[in-house]
Amino acid sequence: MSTACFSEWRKLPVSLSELCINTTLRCGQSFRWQKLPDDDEWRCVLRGRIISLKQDPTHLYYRYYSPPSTAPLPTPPASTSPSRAASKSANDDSESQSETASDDTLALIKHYFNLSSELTRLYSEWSSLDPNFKKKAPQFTGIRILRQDAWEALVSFICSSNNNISRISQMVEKLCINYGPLIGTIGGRAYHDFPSPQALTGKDVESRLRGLGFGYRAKYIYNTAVMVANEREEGWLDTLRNPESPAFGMEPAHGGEMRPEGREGYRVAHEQLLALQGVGPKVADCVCLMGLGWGEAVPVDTHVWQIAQRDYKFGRGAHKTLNKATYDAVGNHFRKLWGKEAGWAHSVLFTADLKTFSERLTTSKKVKVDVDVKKEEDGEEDVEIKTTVTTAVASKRKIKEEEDIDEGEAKKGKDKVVVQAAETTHTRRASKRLRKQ
DNA sequence: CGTAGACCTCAAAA
DNA sequence: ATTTTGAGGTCTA
Repeated sequence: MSTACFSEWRKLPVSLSELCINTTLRCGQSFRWQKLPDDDEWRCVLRGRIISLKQDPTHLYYRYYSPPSTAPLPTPPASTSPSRAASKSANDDSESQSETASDDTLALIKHYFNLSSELTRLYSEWSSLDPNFKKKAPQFTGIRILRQDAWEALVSFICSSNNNISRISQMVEKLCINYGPLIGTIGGRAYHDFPSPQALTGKDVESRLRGLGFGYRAKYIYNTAVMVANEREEGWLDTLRNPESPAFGMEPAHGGEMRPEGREGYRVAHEQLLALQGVGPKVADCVCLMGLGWGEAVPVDTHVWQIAQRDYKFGRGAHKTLNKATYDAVGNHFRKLWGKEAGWAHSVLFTADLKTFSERLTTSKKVKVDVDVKKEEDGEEDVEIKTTVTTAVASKRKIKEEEDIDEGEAKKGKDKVVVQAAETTHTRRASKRLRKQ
């Protein structure tokens, strides 16, 4: 019954190397997407609208949910930037309204996934500039930086400090349920949008968040909400955006000249964010990259610091420890190496280092994988990894939400074998990093 | 100015 | 089964 309110699935031609939602939505950028247990459907509330996504090797499929009671076109409930709430003229034709919502949903998805930039071309540029990237990237294609709401990104990454992705997701969920507007209920599950800054300025917010398990971050969130809602102009966060990557519905403009430290607008945004409670350099860079569209922002967390030491010769001499100077040096190094979208490239290597995904790098020598070397037209040797579906699901073992449905790597040249959704049992202890290279 | 400790919680390791 | 560790940092002394 609940599906009666969903639109039909629409499709958009996208290859897995241009976008892999199974990786992009799980690599710690956004903490709100939910994968439905049954099929490979992902669901989230975006700008007041419940969106569902799924993907096959050639297309991204999307549909949106219209709450039965209210008007078909959901009114964006002022999640963050209530200013331009898309003042649609009141029309009575419901069919044209759903058409409008459908077009709008497509525009929303293109905006959210930054689909205007060619990821494949960026990957080959980064590969030509950096042997280490070239080595790691083939197993992690289709990883994009999302264009998230800036306020949501800010709060999410305040939650991320000294924390793990699983709990960050739980905390963000609690924020939405307790303080965000209810958008709809599907199959008994309530879908809320992310709360506005003013929704988190209540006197009891800190204590209540503590009660919900936020720990010391409760105060940061409350203080930051007060600062943004009461001590900044309306729409202040969006004024810090990269003009090339504007908020939904706005026209792009020039973003400034690139330098090793990043463009001027990025430096300004970073500095401004540091004034907020619970926002240090790393969180500020996360917000700049994923919430404000500054592609050169490189958040240096423990993972990236380890990568910098292991693969880029940091950790000695002047940059022995990760202090402020080293933090900047690491970012500058990657900006000089990868260029204006260094943060995008960083995200690929970061994901490769996540425990959830790192199996892909070592699994080739472990089990259940056919590796065959073939010549590509450009004369380079390329290792193709086919993950076979040796799932052995037989027993009663219930794989609880830890299953790892991998996309088959997009094949070119040869016929489109494309192992779709290869299932592996994913013995959790899978594989440690064996070699220090 | 740059550097140790404390800070909440929880699930995975030991 | 119970304790310890560590997880995408930041603030403060």
